[in-house]
Amino acid sequence: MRKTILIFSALIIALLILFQLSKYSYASGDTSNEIFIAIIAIAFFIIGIYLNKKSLHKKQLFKNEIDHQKIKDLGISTREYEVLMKISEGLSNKEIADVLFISESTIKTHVSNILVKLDAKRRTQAIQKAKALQIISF
Amino acid sequence: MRKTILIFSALIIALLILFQLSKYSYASGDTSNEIFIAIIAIAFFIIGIYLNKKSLHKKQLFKNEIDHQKIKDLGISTREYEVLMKISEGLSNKEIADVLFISESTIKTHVSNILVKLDAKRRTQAIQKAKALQIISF
DNA sequence: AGTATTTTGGTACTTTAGTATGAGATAGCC
DNA sequence: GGCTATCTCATACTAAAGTACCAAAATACT
Repeated sequence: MRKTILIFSALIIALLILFQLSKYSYASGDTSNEIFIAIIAIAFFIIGIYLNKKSLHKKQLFKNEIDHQKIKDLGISTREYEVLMKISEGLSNKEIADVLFISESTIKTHVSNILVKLDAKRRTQAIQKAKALQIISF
Repeated sequence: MRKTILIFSALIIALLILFQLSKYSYASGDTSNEIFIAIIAIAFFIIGIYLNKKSLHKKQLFKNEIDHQKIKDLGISTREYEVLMKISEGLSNKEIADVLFISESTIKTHVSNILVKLDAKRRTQAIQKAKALQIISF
């Protein structure tokens, strides 16, 4: 936001300077006028592309960001969220138990709780729902 | 963000108009030139934004587009691919059987073949791998 | 028309996933 | 200390998922 204001301010200043220059060149002779117009056109074209790319890039980042608030709202705990991510990576309960150094029984408990909180019947559906809710990234 | 850009654009236009008015008051000379330049600048600015948006949109589509060639390379048949998509939507074998109007046995056969072709041990891993290979979109 | 591939379906079996229930351990909060 | 939430683990069970092997159709290919 602050950056955008700065960029536009600089743009206005540049415009004013160019205006002054055009006045000088117009007084001396009007052969450089077409070149001047071309430069303005190209400059603004590039500025337009640059600004648009920046704004779209930011938008894109926002889209793929995970919604931590929603995780809290759903009552998903830290440990449950860890398990949820492992599920989305395609790991089995046993494998998740191994990487988290806890028993498979505990994983099953976590998975069951996750399924209830996400209103899913299967782990594959949990993956789908978690993605739709922007709780996990992909 | 977009609002800010619009506001500043309007500001620039207002500035240019003021410029013209001030020039009129000084001496009624040739003033249509500056207006012309301003219009060119704004026009190219808008064109720049428009073109950039188009190209980025296409890029985005390409990124999320499914790689049909890779599906063929992996030897995944049409029916198997249909099943794969249903799996990624979180459906069970029985549910997939119902929506495709075939028996659950057939679905199991398809799923087994998919797992072999994707080198996955579970359907969740198949989802993960299919995503990584850009075979399915999300 | 005849071969190749795909699609379909079955049985029998093993493995994994998920449910229900209970309960001990830990940590933060008032 | 007592309360609450989280994390942990277990048993016993049911339900799904997945494997292996087979085989009849429907399609595709040339």
